[in-house]
Amino acid sequence: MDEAGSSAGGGVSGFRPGVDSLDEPPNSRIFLVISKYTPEAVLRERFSRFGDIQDIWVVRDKHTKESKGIAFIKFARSSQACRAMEEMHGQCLEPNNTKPIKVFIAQSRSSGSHRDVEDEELTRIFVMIPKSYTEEDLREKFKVYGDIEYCSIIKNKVTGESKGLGYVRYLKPSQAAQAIENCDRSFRAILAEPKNKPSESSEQDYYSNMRQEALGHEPRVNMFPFDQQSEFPNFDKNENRGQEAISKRLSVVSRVPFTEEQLFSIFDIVPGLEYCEVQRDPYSNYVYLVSGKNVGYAKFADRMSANDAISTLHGKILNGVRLKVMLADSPREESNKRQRTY
DNA sequence: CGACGGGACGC
DNA sequence: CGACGGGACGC
Repeated sequence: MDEAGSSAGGGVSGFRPGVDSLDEPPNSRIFLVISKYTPEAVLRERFSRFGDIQDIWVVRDKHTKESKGIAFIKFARSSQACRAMEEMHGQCLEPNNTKPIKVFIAQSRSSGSHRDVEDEELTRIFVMIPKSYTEEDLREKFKVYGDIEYCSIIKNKVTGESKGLGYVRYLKPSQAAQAIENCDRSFRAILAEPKNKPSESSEQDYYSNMRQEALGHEPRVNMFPFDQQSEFPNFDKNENRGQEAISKRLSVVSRVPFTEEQLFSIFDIVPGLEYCEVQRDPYSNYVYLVSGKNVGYAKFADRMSANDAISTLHGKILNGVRLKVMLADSPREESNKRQRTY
């Protein structure tokens, strides 16, 4: 990993080029939580298929040389690192080891932060476009790089005219990375800053507070809440600020009724599940009928886990029929279906 | 003379 | 819970 470091000259305040190049290009390094007994050779064997590995580093205790069960792998490209994360998070590396590994995009070394980088920060790109572009034009240009959740264009609020700037949200980090890597340079595509950006300097407190709110609240004992009919049909919109929020909720549709317990038992195998719920018929144990369908919801900690659940469970048989598992609250779901004629 | 560089979201 | 080595440096 030296080809990138030499030219940049290290403009950032007081950091040696060798250190900065660890994260060049941005988001090309992954952080892994693994078994203390997994050797580097196994990592190389399992991760080389995602791209050009520039460095593998198993972190060890300085004195005892024992692995601390964490590792970093540096890829040449961000899209390679993202694909490795998407494919390998939650997998087991060795047959005799039952603990699934964790894989995240590594925080840049100069950031000093150790919070997990979330999909929200990795799936939306910011582009410069001709003023004549509509959202549909933008979608057409960028759909070749992956599944688009939505497109938006910044417009003058009074005249409605485009300011020549747009956003594209993809379903997966690797898709946003591929768009940035491969789209025409005139788009000047970069990752978009999250909308409600923390002040970035004293971020430690901010994020730990957010995590408390997201995870805290005790283990969701209301896993099977039998008193929620009152809220029907307004499923709690907890964190859906319009279409800007990233969907972490899945909808599950079946021709045949299923219980919340059944829903939980099949979704529980996917790491990151926060809770399941069904829209319940107050007088039976089975789900409420909505437009002739039986509907449940499963909420995940992040989009990566939600995507895992889709690929693992969509089409799986429950009570003798195939389940349809898709993102819930996705405003694009309808038009997506229209465009793909099947 | 003659064409580069810029860039942030209605809570 | 789970976060940062090694190597060697041209002005």
